[in-house]
Amino acid sequence: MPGARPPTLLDVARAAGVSRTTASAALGGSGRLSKETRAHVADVAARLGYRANPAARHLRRGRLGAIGLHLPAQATGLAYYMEFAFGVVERAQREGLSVTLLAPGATDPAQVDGFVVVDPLRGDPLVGALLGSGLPVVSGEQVAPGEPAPTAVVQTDHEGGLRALLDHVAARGARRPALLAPDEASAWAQALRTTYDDWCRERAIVPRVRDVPFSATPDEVREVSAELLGARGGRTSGATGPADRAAHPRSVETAGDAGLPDAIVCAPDGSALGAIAAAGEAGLTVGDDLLVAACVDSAAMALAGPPVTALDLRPREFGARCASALLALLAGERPTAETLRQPIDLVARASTGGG
Amino acid sequence: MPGARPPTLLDVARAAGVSRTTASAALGGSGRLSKETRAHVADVAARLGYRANPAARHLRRGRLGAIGLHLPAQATGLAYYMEFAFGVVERAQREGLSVTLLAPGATDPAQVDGFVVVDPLRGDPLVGALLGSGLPVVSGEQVAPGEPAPTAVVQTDHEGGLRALLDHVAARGARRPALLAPDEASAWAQALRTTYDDWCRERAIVPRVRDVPFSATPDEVREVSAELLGARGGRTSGATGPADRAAHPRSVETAGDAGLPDAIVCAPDGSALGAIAAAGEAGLTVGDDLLVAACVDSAAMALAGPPVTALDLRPREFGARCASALLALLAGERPTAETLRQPIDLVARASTGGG
DNA sequence: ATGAAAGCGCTAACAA
DNA sequence: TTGTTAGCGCTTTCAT
Repeated sequence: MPGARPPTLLDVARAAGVSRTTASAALGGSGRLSKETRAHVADVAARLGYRANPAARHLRRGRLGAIGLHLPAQATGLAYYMEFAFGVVERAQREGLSVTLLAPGATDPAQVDGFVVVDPLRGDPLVGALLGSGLPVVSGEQVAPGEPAPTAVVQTDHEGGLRALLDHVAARGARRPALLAPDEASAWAQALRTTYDDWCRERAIVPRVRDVPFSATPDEVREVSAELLGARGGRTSGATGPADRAAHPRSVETAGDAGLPDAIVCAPDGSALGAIAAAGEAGLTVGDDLLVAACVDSAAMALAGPPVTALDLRPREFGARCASALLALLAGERPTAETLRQPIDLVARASTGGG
Repeated sequence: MPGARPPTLLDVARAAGVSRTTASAALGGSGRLSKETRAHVADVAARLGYRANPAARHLRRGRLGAIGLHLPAQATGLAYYMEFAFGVVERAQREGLSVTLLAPGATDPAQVDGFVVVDPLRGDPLVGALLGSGLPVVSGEQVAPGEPAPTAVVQTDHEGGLRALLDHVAARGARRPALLAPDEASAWAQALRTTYDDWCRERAIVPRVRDVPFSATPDEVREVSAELLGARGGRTSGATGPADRAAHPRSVETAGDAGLPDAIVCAPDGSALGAIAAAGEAGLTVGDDLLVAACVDSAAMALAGPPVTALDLRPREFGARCASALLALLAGERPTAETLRQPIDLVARASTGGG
């Protein structure tokens, strides 16, 4: 019946033959009611299609009804953070909370009950401000050691993920994998670099790391990759004419140039495409002559030619878990000292010689 | 001063020496106050850092404080819809409204004040349900002719965009551009097909259209593209060995095969990458032998090898305009019969021979 | 174990 | 032009 006023708590109470107080307690779960009453009220509420009015509830509870979400400045267009944000939104709206996207430069005291911060950069002033606001803050990924500690932290197991990826390319024949990673002070980039260095040391392999901006342009990634592959990385745009091909014939088995990598692991979201372009220009066949893998999966990785082996970081689930942690804090639970962990999936594709 | 209770309207009223009503009217803009009073109250409010409590406002106004957003089922992972959703969220939160993502199958009467629906598919039952809810509905892109009309429609000029794209590849030498488009009954796909047919007819060109799913897998797009290019589109994964190359030497100028396209325009988000992969397998150099262009720009297009010429549909702005239209409706403005239009930008990249 | 009553912050009738 | 008053729907003392 469109147009009919949605049922209020009073409607439910009357229909159930109890008072508003009892109805509220029965539905809200405060534990001093008879089982019968509780079940009866719940039944009536369900039959009437009762949904608590979030505005009234927030007003009464003294809550703003929103949580603030702080994404890295470069987040726009990065599928990872979009998925993360959707995860936060979906989880929050189940509790009747909305999500406020914090403007990058805003020093404005946002109207929120708490914050979720993801991939905080060392020294980000806004992160410091949030931490000092007195409101609960959940950080997705660790904040830098020196900074004030967030109320709770949720972490992805990037070490395990990268090790799986490196083991994978090693199993496919790569003996000199290189890493393209940001040098920015995010816990993610740091974990990647540390893990890579450890992995190399354990195998007595010389580390080959190159800096790539967190949010790199195609040309930047391509040039760095080209340099890594021993070419000049000239100014020619992506078009690869036949003349450029087969300039560096080599296979994983027979690669003679001792220093040149036979695999490139690309950290920044989407950057593997730049490495593929560089490989093409160098006359290398990706998946055969050169393996390419990405630390962040996305639609672009699946669609690339060839499709790129990547780590599925499950950003949506990650966002949902960050939101859950904040919700628990808001519900009065004690801040959890332990940090959650969730698995990372390796998606093998043609770029590392897989199916 | 963290911990201090945020100022209420009463605080502002007292500080300004007026009543709550006057303060409310001064800030809310109802037009029966002296300029001086209004300015004075606004000044005091600003000095105190007053922000209206959205929960109280919504409760009083009888609003739920949320707008429902319905995205196509395949939206997850498609950057276009993510950007669109962010546009809606950003615009809505400026008005203190939150955005509720409507679950794909939900028949549940969501707790919202109105709806935004984007790219409604012909016969989508949920769209019909929303339209019949009595709440205002803004549709991004037209709904199918037979269905009940939404309260307002916001359209992107896909005809103009596609014409610009076709003219662009024609200017770069393409004489037989093909179109890869979904056959689904979205207004977008229909506009694309109609425009393409018209454009071809005007030039006495034989249309070359192929169906591709709205949300295609890499292999699907690659196979359809390969078939279009005269190859078999076999099962070999994306890896392109040197042996496959230069099988079909040809340039835009000298292409002899009367029927084979010299350009492929790809409609579905990301699908151009599949076309590029197929071109590589066919030994064609994208940007030279074969031009490739996309109807939906994204980070993947910019990062591809070569970067792909694409239409920047400005999804974020589009979402914001849809939200604005709904906000206007909720504010009591009359439904606008005219449909908004916004320009589309053509981003020329190497895949069509550009810089 | 249940009910009565107050009040969260705001806006819209109705007075003055 | 401005102030008084009531009440949106809910949760929470406090009393029974």
